[in-house]
Amino acid sequence: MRRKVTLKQIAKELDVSISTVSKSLRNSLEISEDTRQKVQAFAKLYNYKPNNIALSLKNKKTKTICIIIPEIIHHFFATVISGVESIANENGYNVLVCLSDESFDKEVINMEMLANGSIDGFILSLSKETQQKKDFHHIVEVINQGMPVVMFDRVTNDILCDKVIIDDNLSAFNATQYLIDKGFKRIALITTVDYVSVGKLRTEGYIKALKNNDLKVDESLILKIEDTENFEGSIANLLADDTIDAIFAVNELFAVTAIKEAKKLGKKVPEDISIIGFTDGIISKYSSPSITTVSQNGIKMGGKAAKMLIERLEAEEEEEEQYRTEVIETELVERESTI
Amino acid sequence: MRRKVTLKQIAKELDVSISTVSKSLRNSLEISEDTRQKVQAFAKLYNYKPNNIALSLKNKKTKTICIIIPEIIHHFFATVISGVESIANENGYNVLVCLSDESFDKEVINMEMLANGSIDGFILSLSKETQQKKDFHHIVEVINQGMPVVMFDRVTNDILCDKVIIDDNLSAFNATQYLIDKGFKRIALITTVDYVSVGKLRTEGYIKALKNNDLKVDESLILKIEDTENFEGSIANLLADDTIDAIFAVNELFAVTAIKEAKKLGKKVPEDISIIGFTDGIISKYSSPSITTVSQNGIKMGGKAAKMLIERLEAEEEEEEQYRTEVIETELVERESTI
DNA sequence: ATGTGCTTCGAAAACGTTTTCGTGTTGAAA
DNA sequence: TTTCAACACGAAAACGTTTTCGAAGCACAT
Repeated sequence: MRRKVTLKQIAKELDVSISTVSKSLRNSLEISEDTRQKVQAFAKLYNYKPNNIALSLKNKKTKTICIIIPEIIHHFFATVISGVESIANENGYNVLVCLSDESFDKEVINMEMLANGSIDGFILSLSKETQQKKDFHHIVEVINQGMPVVMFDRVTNDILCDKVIIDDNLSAFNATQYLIDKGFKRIALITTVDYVSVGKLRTEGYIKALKNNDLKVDESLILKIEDTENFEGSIANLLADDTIDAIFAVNELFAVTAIKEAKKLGKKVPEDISIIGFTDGIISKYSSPSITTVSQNGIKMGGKAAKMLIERLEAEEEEEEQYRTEVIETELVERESTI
Repeated sequence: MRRKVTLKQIAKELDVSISTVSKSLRNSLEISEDTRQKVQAFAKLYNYKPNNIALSLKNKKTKTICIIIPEIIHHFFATVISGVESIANENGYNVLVCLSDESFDKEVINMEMLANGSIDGFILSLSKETQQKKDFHHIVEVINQGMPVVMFDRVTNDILCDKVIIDDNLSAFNATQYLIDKGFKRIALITTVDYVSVGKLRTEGYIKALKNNDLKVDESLILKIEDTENFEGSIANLLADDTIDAIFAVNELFAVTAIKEAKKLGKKVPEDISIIGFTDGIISKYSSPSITTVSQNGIKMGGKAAKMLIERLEAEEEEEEQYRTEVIETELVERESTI
């Protein structure tokens, strides 16, 4: 076993000073051709690599960014990580992944643990619990320390920072409009409870589309699902209403469950009922029928977030405090679950 | 904006030495009750937190482990990360996630970048390209430097280190036996090319089961899919053989595609043909019919890997070089795709 | 007055870098 | 011979900790 070699050891071995070794390796002109070559050869032989931690301490930069997400199992978040990773790597950054498990406490602990020099900046999507509590002190604190934060997807207006989002409202509006254009009149909505920011926005988009087309907003067609709930039953109940001819679901899971329950009730998708989902994940693609859905490009979103964070990190010392909010385009992917 | 406060600043402010501040905060008995309280109060007021990088440099420990996986989009790998994260957090470790994108070069770069003090140890699953090249010098080098490595799922016998795997051979054997027990005689196999270690093992398990039951191994029933290939057509071709009454697929994607192609050919699943997959991911659960599958518990796998790594990290300086290989139990989850 | 022991604190080293500044040596110009 | 660059290198500080060791101050016993 060969332990990592340091500048000091090389210096000792070659009987020169540490400074000389360091300068030689960095091709400083101060050092004679001779010693430079000697040092470089020796360093190469012993596979010298500078210690990153020492560099971080000296430079006060770790070249590491942290992304905090509620759940990694969700395909969407996995794609976001993928996007972040790719852009981060291109720019020489590493990515630390932390999971909040939708818990406020874990989010706080993670941020506090890492805000002490371990990383250069955060990319984060709020946990459900944090959104519910509306307590953002941990984030504000980090920002006040001068550490840049970029929020994505689940964001809040209560915090001033860079953000990357999709236009949930507009996307939901478009999806609903798509159904209306197909001639459907009794369009149901399966959504989350209102404290989930994106759920609320999508609900509003749905309502807006109905109103825009002079369709009545029938509360009995709107199903708001609590997170802890076992929702198959609720969806089955909703579907008992035979007048429903289309459904807009605010996520994949609701959409695919709606299909399953519809089948159980003997309804054919899309012949008897059309369904549109949200988030173009694996489920939508491989379910049968495959699901027409609003695609939010997680890779693009993560990439954008990473780029914004890195730009801020490398800007010449907090010049402008102009925070931006980038909106990533969504797209309606037509598949088999709609006529 | 309040920058982070350091020991030095506190010392200056209170007109004591840095040592005194440090000791006070660590409740050293050397310090009088008086000064201790004074320092602690001041530190609390200014929200002092020790700088992690400085600590890492001093302790030669970063309390960070790195997991390198081929793809984060794969549900299985996401669950493994989740398992790693949970155990790591419990033990005060952070998790750096690196993606190799199935590329040998990225795997090498990632390892070399981080082996210089940035992390304490690696958890990794080989990229396809690495498996194909059989070039493991980067891993051997890291191990020789004294940095512990735990491999999982895609492992190799060419490297001596701790490993966490499932018994791919046995699991495939059991899945095939399950089909045989149901009375199927013409069981097809959809697998990967042989250099993917787990694919090869699963293929062997399938063959073993057939032989064990005196069934002929018909090469025309074995479809080996190259990674780059657009495989829908190949699977459709295979399914043209009407004598096939069951299929064992070595992953979810192959299984769900088989179902789709079977449907296209007018075959009903499971009435006309039974299908078993591998890996209990989202697809298997939400496809219709849902897919009977061999479940490999990624969370357990990741947790075990993390535990092994941390144990080695915290063992009193490389005492025993006894490397272990842990086998995680698999389970056959019966769903709708088999009779 | 001297020695002993305890309390309380500070100086300094150490972790591994980079960089600024100083200094000794050389050779050539004056 | 003196002077002055140019060259080649080393010492030391800095990043923020922890920890070892030494020492000052004091009370008390001899």
